[in-house]
Amino acid sequence: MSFMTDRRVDRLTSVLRRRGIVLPSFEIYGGISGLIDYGPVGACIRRRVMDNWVDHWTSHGDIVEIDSPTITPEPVLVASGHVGEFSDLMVECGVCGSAFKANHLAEGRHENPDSLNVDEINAMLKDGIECPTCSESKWSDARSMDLMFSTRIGSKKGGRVAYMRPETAQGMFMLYPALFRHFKQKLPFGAIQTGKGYRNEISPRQGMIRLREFNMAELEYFIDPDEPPSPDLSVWDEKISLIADPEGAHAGEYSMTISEALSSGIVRHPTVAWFLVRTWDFLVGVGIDPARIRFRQHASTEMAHYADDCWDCEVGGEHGWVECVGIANRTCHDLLSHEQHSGSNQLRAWRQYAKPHIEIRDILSPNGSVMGPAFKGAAGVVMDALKELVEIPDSMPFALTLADGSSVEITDEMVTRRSEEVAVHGEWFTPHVIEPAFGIDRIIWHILDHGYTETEKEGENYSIMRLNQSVAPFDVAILPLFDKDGMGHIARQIWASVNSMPGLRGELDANKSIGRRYARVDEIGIPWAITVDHTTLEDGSVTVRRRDDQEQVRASIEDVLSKLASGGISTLF
RNA sequence: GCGGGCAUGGUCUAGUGGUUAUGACAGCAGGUUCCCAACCUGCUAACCCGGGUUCAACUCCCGGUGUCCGCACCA
Repeated sequence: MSFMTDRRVDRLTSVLRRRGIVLPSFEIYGGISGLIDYGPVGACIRRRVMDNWVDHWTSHGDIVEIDSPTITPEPVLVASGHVGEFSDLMVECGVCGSAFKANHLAEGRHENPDSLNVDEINAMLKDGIECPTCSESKWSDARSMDLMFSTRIGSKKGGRVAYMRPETAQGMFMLYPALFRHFKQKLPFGAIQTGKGYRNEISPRQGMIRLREFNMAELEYFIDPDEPPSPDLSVWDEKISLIADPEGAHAGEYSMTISEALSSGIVRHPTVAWFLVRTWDFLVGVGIDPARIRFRQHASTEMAHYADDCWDCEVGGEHGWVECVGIANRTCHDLLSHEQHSGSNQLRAWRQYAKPHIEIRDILSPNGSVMGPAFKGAAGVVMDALKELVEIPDSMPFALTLADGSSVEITDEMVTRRSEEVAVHGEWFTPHVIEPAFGIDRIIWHILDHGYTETEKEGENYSIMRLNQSVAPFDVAILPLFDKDGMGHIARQIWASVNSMPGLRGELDANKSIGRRYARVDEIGIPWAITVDHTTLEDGSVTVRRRDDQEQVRASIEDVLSKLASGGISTLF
């Protein structure tokens, strides 16, 4: 049995391997650290967690699902900041072992430390930079962090550099123009994407917690920062654990409702508050223990390069408190950066004023018959520059700066000064983005961790995986008490009926004693078991067994099937 | 990435320079039982990979990989 090792986490891991839930990848070739497989049972659980997640967000109505490539050309990740952030050179102190980013050490000694290459960094380190920790100066050679998997698109020589995406978020930003059109050019709206992300971790540990290839599920919610959506939070009356920014005005731990958290100023942004509580809803809905969920606000010093405000949702389990969801206000950082790097003008939204702003503008209207002959071919450029002119000079002539930086002299005869009344109906702006990013594998780990229950049964160790039906690998097990006298036949008919119901899956097990089969289905978390016995042959009734307390009731096959279909099976008890 | 421990059927493990390589549980077939891992019979199934030492290596040595513990890292 699996109760021989003395740590619960080892026994749980053993169950996961033995029952085909989560296993190390490529094991027959020795395995690769940081890569896992979901086996036949685990893949069902993963699929259902993903489906729950997609349904959770798309049910809002203003959030849609998209799907984009995992291979991402380099310029996208330059604009997002990943290439700069990820290409840092690391060095270690040979005396005390502390590790530093090389460009941080070089600050103050070089105008642009980020531009240094490996050799320059190494030379500079030998030149007497001291370790901030121990003040010695014996450095290891600098080496690149290389946290993204790089590849090439196209032939080796002519190909373009690309990386496996480190997050799915960039796909949503790339699709912003299409989303903006889809939503009739009105904020707020959101897009979700689930899929694989890749980080070439230096030293993955802790099984499913730090992976090199992992399942992500991210939502980008685009809002007008001047009118952030503020849903009514009063309908959530659960108390939520919060750990506020240790450097902020509210430093400390709290247990309060989300509306209290917002009104007290601990949560700073109404839309972020809403995502915190909706994240809480999701996690509880897939079976995470509410008592082991907490939200921790990032201190300004640990915020990601793009984030203006950030909360981690941490879940407690065998590996301590683990960040399972990051909720960040990314502001306009990504869209603005992509606009600058790509030159696209489609990454904005239109803010319609309630009333048009009437502006009286002094303008200089060009006098073509004078300017044409004066500037000849350049006349068009000059007139464009005149149109862009914001500060109208008081006196003539004046020097007008053109788009290319040169300037020309504008004389009184070339223009007519007049006042113009302009109705401005709105303005273009770059939307802000609130991003909840879910680590699905970490969440699945905690679902399994929280569900795994070790009990005793008649003096023997017994384990039950208490999964919510919404994430259980099968909804119901169908067990003929014996596979003879027609019981097996009836069981197979029930099995087929269950499997024909949308969204429902049954598992048939006719092997070995009934007690052993109950144990098997308890171990992988199947919430219900239907047993076909001798009485079934007489009156068409079966027993229904509830996993979590092993209670049993008797009901007709028709009744059980219809209650399974309607989701009301628990009303039998 | 550094230091240390570990690596034997599906799982947990015993053990040895020459063995038919333990045992338990799980699994399979049959019997038995007739609602909670019962019992009987039989069966399937393992020494992480690559070098070296040796007449002979699962065992000793070196390297790799994986895993665990500490340190570091984790945008």
